[in-house]
Amino acid sequence: MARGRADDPDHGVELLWRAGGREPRQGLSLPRVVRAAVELADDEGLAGLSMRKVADRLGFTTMSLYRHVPGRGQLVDLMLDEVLGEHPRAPETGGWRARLEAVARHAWELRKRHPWLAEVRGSRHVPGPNAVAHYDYMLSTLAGTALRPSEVIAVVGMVGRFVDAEALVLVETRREERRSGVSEEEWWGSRDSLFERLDRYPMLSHLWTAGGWDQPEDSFDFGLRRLLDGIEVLVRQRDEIRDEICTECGGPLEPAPSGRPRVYCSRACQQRAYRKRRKG
Amino acid sequence: MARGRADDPDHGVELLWRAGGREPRQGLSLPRVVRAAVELADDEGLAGLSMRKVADRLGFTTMSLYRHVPGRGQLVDLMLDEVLGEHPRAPETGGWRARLEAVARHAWELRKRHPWLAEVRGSRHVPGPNAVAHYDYMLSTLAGTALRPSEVIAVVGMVGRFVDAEALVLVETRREERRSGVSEEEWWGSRDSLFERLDRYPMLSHLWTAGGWDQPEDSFDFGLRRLLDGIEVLVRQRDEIRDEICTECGGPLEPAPSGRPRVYCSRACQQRAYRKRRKG
DNA sequence: CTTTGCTGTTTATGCCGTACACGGAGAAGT
DNA sequence: ACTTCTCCGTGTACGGCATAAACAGCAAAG
Repeated sequence: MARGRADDPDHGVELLWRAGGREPRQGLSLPRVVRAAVELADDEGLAGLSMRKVADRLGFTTMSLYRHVPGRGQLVDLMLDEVLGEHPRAPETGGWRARLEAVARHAWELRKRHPWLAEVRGSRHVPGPNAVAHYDYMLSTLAGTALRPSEVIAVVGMVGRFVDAEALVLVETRREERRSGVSEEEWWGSRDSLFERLDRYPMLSHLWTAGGWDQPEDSFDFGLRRLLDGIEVLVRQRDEIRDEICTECGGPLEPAPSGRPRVYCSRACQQRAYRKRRKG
Repeated sequence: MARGRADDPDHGVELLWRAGGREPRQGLSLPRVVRAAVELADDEGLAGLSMRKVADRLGFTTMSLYRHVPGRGQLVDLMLDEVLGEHPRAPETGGWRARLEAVARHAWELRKRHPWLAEVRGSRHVPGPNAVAHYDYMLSTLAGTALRPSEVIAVVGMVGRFVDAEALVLVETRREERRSGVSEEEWWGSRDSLFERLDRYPMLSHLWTAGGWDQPEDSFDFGLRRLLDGIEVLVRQRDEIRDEICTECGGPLEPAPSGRPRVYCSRACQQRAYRKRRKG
């Protein structure tokens, strides 16, 4: 009976997670197909990634690939995990902000090296070992904060989507510049018939004459700073709340109006903590 | 000689900006093609938008469309401007934050109505009147702040990319759910062969047992709040700087160590301002 | 010596965008 | 009235895509 492998995600899990098998001296093999596909996508983008061209690069026929990979979709999953292995491990030192920023910048570098990464779409990509390790590491940057679990997840997701969104506009402008031979600036500069009509828009005209487009902000740096600032607001907020919690019972604690800050919410908790200290 | 209209952006400008022409009683017309294309993309997504299917919807042959639209790319430009006309005008009242939030939420609603909006790629889409009006309005929400022109532009770009990124994951999960008939939750829940391997990842396991995935944050609400918080940090910072600028000459002004805050950087500026006041 | 399983190939189907040549109808020029 | 031109819709064709299905060569296992 037909295995229906192309529609079976569990087969994808197996391909992704099986330890690196033996590579035959000659002929095709899964790692070779994946590496060729990564090279091709690096050159031509995800849209330029076709089974034909991967096969051509390897010197085999198109259909030969299907002996090793269930289909194009799963091939992309495998490529993802392949390049995610390049992610450098950021240092464990520094506060959450420095570490989160470092991991975002690493992700940014990776997407410059493999522009197609940001073009991958879909919500059901089976993660491989490298993807999971990287995700776990991103989550761990926020381990020291008082953020709630769901908030840690949301923050990491948000940072990831930010990097992808920025990378996407970068890769698109680059590709169009390469394809057409005309730089973005030149192209928009040639749209006289468009600019003629923009005088009637007040804020646009104002910012234009004020030189807002002459020296634009670096989109990634600017955005990353705002993003981290926004996250920091939340982290500080949660830290304050943590400080307003009884060290012993975790219950609410009303802050002392002045002087030495309270740590216990009641004499009872204070006593319980004392007994624990003496015992252990 | 060939007109090469498909490659001529200026022809696109003309199509987008020309006032609504007469609609023939029968037969094709540009607005009819665009409307049919929007409907189709609403139903099937941008990937499902093909010239053949648009033509079928209208009861004409595929090639008939090319008499009115240069090609698929320009058709998408026209569709963009068509639906951007639906953008409601947020109220002019309230601070920059309320207005920017309102416009972001409107954009979010629009992307729920037309999910393909977030799927549009490319850096060289000629904007039509509706697109420009909307962009101008977004920029104007920050008019009251002390942000520099380039910062206003960067902030608006960032918010736009945020909304698109969030919309993109939403539309992708929805589409896969519809296509496969399996909900996202079910699908991931069935990946036992994957979850088996995730025990070795400390932060992942910790957040899992802590219930971080049981009640996830609303991705859009959470992200929008962080984003606005981050922008607010910058706005406050700039407002402080504005207060440290001479009202008369705009030059730097060292703040008074105590008492009534200075407004002029020197006696000379104070006197110039006085003379201006007296004159009229 | 046959059977089985793995690997690579060939052929074919059904999508896609769009270039190109054509046909008919109405307007404009003579 | 007759030609010419322009606009609009059609039919055919090309090259690209993913992949289903049948087939061929070879090696190990029975």
